[in-house]
Amino acid sequence: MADALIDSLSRIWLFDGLAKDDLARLSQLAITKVYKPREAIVTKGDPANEFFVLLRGRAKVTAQGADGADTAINVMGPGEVFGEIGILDGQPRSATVTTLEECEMAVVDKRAFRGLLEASPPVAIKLLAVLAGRIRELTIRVEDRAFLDVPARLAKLLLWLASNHGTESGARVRIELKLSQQELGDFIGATRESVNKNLRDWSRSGFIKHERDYLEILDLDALRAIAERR
Amino acid sequence: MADALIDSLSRIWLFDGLAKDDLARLSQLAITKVYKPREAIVTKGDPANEFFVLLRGRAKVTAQGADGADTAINVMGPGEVFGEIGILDGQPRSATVTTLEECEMAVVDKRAFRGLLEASPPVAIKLLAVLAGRIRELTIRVEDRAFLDVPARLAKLLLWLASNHGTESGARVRIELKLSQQELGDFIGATRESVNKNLRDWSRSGFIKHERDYLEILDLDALRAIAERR
DNA sequence: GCTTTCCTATGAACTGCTTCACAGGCGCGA
DNA sequence: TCGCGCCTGTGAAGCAGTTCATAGGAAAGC
Repeated sequence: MADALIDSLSRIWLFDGLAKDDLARLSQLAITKVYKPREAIVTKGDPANEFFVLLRGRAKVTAQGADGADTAINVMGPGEVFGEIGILDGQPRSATVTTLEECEMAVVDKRAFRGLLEASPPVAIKLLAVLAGRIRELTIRVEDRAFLDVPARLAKLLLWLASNHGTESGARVRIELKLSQQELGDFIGATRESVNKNLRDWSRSGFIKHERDYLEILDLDALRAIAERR
Repeated sequence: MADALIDSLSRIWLFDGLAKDDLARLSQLAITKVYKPREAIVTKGDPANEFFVLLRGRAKVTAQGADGADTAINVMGPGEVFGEIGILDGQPRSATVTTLEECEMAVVDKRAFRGLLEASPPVAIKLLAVLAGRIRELTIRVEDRAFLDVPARLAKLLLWLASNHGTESGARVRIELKLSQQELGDFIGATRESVNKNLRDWSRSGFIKHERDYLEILDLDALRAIAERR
């Protein structure tokens, strides 16, 4: 149903200023696809031929090193876009994107996307702002790796996950995380064991409550204090 | 002399496709400024009102943490541009830029720059590619912090400096570095002492030769091996 | 149902890097 | 030309976090 797609796309901030006609044209060039949980959408090193709009579900961005170890870069939710880097500079994909749960995407062909950018300065300018935001986040990430110790980085990650992908229920924030402790470690550059140790400590202190498939933050301020420290 | 500025700007890749007229208009909106060595051009946190084109000299990009410690992000040379992030997303400057030597810059006002982006899709698209490149570099930097130990990161930094800011003289590459060991450490997230120790070791092994104000790489392959390791 | 595999859990041993402490040299301003 | 600040140089000690080893439980495949 193309109309549903137009509707979805119109709600994406990137396409906000777009005229009805342009939107219709774009939606004809895009196809929607549903991906299973834990499915790789794009893989680092592959040629970059599509641009993606995440319509439903969550996905993580990672970049694996030589020996198979991962660094995680981001967790994206509905409304976010990805795949633009490789298209913009013509290089292979700079990172791998994997679904965390079932996801629905709008997939736009490389040429259609470039055409859109050329035809619509507002979209190009908005995309510039999106990239600027990515650069800011990455810069902070580099800083954090330098300045913060593992507990601080982990606390910061949990707070970020809470505010971006968590659901508030009273004073507590619940993170329905589909991320293993290993994956949390990948985000902050720490081992599985270190993550485990800190989560355990914080559980004992009553700051958080974590079960196999979710994590609740009971004391936001305590975590904030840890994240700020040093 | 406006003509000289037009000439300079036309050689900047970002403005490559620009028509003669547009270039002339841009050069009227820009002013050139000369900065002394070690002068701060923009400071993290300040409002972002200008966009810069580095015409001559080298400058470093840093982001200082709470306690005054620095993380270094990049060293830029002639032809590179900066200051776009804050202008694109309207946020304060995301990093500090400091000259390493005397620098000449073309300074473009925020509004003029935004006007240029709106009027000229090719420039916007090229700027997108520039930002894509920045994202790639930052991603790699985050990875390196996670996977590589200090010697590997330092070796990689030296190789990067050599290829981007070094001068070949026979088999050796000379880096006329205006960077202290402390600043090298800031780049790779290591202490001054660690940098010193590794440089000393490599000097003894004959991989490099370093004096107060320059550094020569004698054995590129040896450094490459160290950078690749782990 | 049973087995394999992945994830969590936990502690002991190890270590790369930092922190600390101290020295000496170069350059620049008074 | 003297002194002070900034940079390099070097070793000892401490520690945060990794590596290694080992176990148990949950989920998933056969």
